[in-house]
Amino acid sequence: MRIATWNVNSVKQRLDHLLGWLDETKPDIVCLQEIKCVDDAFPREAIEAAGYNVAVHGQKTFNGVALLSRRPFDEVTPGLPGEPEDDHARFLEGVVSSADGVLRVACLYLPNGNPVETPKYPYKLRWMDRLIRYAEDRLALEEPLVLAGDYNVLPTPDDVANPEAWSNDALFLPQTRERFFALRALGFTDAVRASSDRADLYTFWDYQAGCWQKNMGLRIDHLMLSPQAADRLVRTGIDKPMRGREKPSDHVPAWCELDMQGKA
DNA sequence: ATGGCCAATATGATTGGA
Repeated sequence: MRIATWNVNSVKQRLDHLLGWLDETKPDIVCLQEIKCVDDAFPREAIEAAGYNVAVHGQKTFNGVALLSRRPFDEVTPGLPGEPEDDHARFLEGVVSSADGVLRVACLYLPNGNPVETPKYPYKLRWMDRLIRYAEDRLALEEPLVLAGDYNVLPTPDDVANPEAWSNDALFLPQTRERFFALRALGFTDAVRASSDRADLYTFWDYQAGCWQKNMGLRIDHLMLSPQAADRLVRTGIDKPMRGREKPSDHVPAWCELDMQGKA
């Protein structure tokens, strides 16, 4: 069972890349972020034709998330609880099941939070607090659960090429990282980091300033596994070559494989 | 030379991203 997350930076601009990547890597479940379209504008037919069920939580212009699954969804729930007036489309939970049991996946697009002196940073921190409460609630189910998406969080200095330049950034401030660590302390495993302690496992390279050419990247897209999911973790990967294609997203897919037939 | 991009919008400049 391969579960992938990818911030595509407009699903319409990236549809050819997405379809090619689905065909090449055959993920079972995909979490997409920044689809940047309303539900009706999502290229549902093309993705269904590739063999996927589609669930979309979109909005006009910005944000927007979607879940793709080879197996049908038992349930799909948009929105992160805890702040009813929050109208950003940043969270979508889906449940799929098979003879091997149930798997719950949350697709999330955590707010960037910059500039930090604006309301955007408190919004990010509140959103992280809500995510922690949601995760704590779901842990009680004792299910395999994957919280996958663009976290806009640099967990450690190993996750950025030049950490000193990011010390005052919303992605790397202590209050941001503390909340990521609080999520982990609940019992979640950072799947990619559990598989490797390499310092250049980047998932994002800015379009500007030749960041890709200089490999000045960030590791900000994460798959966090509940204990029941972590017990089944087989391997992880980052599809770095996607960043070198024509007209790429600034993020690349990150993924993990779970052995749902038994504990690894 | 210390900057360099990209996507969406009733667009031709502005906003958001990270």
